Amino acid sequence: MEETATETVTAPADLPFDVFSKACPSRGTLEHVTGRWGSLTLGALYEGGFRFNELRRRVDGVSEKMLSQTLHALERDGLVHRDARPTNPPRVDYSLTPLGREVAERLVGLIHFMEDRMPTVLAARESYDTARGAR
Amino acid sequence: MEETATETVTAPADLPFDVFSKACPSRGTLEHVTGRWGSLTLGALYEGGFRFNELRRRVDGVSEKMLSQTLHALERDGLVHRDARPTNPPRVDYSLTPLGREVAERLVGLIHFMEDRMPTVLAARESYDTARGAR
DNA sequence: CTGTATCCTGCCGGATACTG
DNA sequence: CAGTATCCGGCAGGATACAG
Repeated sequence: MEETATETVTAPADLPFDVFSKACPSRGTLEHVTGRWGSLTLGALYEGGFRFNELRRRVDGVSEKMLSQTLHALERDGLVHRDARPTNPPRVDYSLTPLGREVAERLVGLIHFMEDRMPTVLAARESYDTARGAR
Repeated sequence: MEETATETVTAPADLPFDVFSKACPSRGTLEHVTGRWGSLTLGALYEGGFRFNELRRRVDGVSEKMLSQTLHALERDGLVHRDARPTNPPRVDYSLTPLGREVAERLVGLIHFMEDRMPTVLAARESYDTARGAR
């Protein structure tokens, strides 16, 4: 059932996908992954499985609509697995696919790095603002 | 502009910055970095220094306005260095700061990974679409 | 609880014109 | 070349209601 990423080492020579070209489908996927809610959703799911409303609470500020949309896009791209149980009340669990986990791992690394360097960023901003705002 | 949140929000660990809280300034910076044009701009600059219009050509599809905006945001966050020479004709070079380089490195890793796995993603999409669209 | 459907507004972002 | 200023259309995305 879990027909997952089978370690396809396809096309290491020439790059058929170039995200810098606006016509390339990889750009769309990159935007799903790095988008405003996509990155946070993947980051949250890296911590474990979540139900819909748990995810909503974890990703502070996301609306039902956008969370639903985001999850669908990520599921379609094969990054998120959706497990719906036909119980009453309904229960749906979201988790990462193996591919999704690899992506999320990189994302989480970036997120932690940014969080860690925020003091530097904030200092840069202040410096920038005083230099610009003063004249 | 977003205001600095002095309010301490629930952090999972002892980290002062939690991107999952909507009030945290780290979320704004993450969005600059991972945003539609931010990620591609940092990715391009990872290859070396660029002038404004070189960058415009490299990042296919970006408008003058958005490139300008993106560069300003990244410069303000201390990720991009802007070197303007008062020559005639004017020449402005953009490059990464050390911090920007570290961020871009992770971003480029993610981008390459996504490009590499696009066949898997495309297959997942097709599978998803046939399952959903067929009924 | 887990979502879709609908409406509506703000702002993202493209086009154009202008400046130095 | 390297930008800013302005206009404005489209759509991202929030609020609400409702369905299963």
